[in-house]
Amino acid sequence: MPRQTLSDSQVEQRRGEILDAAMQLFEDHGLEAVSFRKIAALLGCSYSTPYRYFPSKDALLTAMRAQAFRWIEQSMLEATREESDPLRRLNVLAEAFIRAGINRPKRYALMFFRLPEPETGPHLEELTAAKFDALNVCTQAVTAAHDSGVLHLETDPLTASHLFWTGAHGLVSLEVAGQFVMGRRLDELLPEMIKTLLRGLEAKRA
Amino acid sequence: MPRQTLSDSQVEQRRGEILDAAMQLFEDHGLEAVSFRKIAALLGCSYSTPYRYFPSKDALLTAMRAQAFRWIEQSMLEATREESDPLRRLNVLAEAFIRAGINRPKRYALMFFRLPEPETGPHLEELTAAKFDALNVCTQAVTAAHDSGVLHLETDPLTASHLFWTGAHGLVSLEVAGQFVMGRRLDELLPEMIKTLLRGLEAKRA
DNA sequence: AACAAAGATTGACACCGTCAATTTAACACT
DNA sequence: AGTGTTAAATTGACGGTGTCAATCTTTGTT
Repeated sequence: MPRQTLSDSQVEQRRGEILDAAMQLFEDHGLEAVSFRKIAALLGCSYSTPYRYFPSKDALLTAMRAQAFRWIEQSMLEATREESDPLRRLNVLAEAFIRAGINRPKRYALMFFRLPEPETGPHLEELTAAKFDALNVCTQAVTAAHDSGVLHLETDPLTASHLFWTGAHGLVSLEVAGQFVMGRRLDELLPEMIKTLLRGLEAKRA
Repeated sequence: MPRQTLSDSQVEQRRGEILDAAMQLFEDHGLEAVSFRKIAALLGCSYSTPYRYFPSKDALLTAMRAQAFRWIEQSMLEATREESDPLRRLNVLAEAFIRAGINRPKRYALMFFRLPEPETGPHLEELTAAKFDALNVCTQAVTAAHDSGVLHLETDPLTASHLFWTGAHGLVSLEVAGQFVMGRRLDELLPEMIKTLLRGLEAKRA
C-alpha cells in the first residue's frame, strides 16, 4: 500500500508556512521578491515544493490577498470590540480601517491594487468569502446604527455601508498612492469624509 | 565630429511609438504581456532599442501611468465641454470619470492599482503633473459651483473636490475589482454617492 | 577616404514560472 | 526483514524576462 497521504491539517500547515514566507518576502522586499524559489530558500526546501501546495503563482497571490482581507477584518473587529455606542462604532471602524491601511500600505494594497485580469484559480472562494466577511463588519455596524435609531438612513444599510467602505477605501488608496494634492492630508480628509457621508445619508427628519 | 544626436522631437516620437506599442500589448493581452522584447517585435527593432528610450521597465510603466492620467483628464474635459450649469457639470464630470473607468478598466487600473513601492525614475515629474492636472479638472468644477453660489460648501473647495475624487475612485476601483456585495451595482451606487456627498457638503443655510 | 561617435544589435547572465523525469522515503504485505 | 507501491520531494530543462557589456552600423565631419 502507498505511503499515507498528508492529512488535511498537515497540508494546511504547509500552505500556511509557504504563505507566511511569501508575506514576509512581500512586506520586506516588495512583490517582485515573491518567487517560489525565494520562498523555497526561506523554507529550506526545493523550489518546486511550494508549487505542489499552490497550483500556480496566481493562486498563491490569491491566497495572499485573502489573508490581507482577513487581516483588515480582524483590525476592524478588534478596534470596535469595546465600543458599544453605535455611532461612535462607525467612527472607530473607519479609523481602524484607515489606520490599518496606513500602517501597512503594502498589505493593504494587496487587497485592492490589482490589475483587473480575470481572477481565477481554485482558491478563489476563500478570497470571495474573506472579502464578504470584511465588508460585512462594516455593514453590520451601519445596520446596528440604523436599527438603534441613532442613524436615520434614507437608503438601505447595505447601500450606506458600501458608501462608507468605498469612501474609506478611496481615501486610503489615494493616500497610499500619494495622489492628494496641495498639502491635503488624510487625517484632515477622513473626518470630513465621515461627517459628510453621515450628514448626507441622514434622512430629513419628518 | 560625431553623428548628429537625435533631435528632441525625434526622441519624443520614438518614445511615443514605444509607449503606444506597450499600451496596445497591455490592453490586448494584459500587463504580463508588456515586455521590451514583444514591444521590439511589434516595432520591428531589436529588443534592446526600447531600452535606450526608457531606462528601465519601471520607467516605462511610469510613462504608461502618466498617459492613463492624461486620458482620464481628457475624458472629463470632453464630457463637460458643453455643459455650463455648474451643478450639472459636477454630475457629468463624475459620470464621465466613472464611465471611462468602466469602459477601459485596464487603463483605469493603470492609474491607481499599483503596489506602493517607491515610485522612482526620471519620468516621475511627467506622472506627477498628469495626476495634478486630472484632479484639477475636478477641483475647478467644484470651485466653479461654489463660486457661482449653487453649492454652499461648508469646507473649502479643494477638500470637497478631494472627497468627490476619492468617492468616484473608490466606486470605480471596487467595481473593477468586483468587490461589491449582494448584488449592489455601480449604477445604483453612483447616484447615491453623488447625492450623499452633495447633501453632506452643503452647508446649513443660515 | 578615413575617422569619431551616436545608435542599433547581439550575446550573455541571472533570474523567473512551469512541468517532466527522477529520486527519496514511508507505509502495507509477505 | 525484505520488498513493492506510491506519495512527496528533488532535479533538470525549457522558454521567457530585465538588464548590461561588447560589438557592429550608420552617419556627418574633416
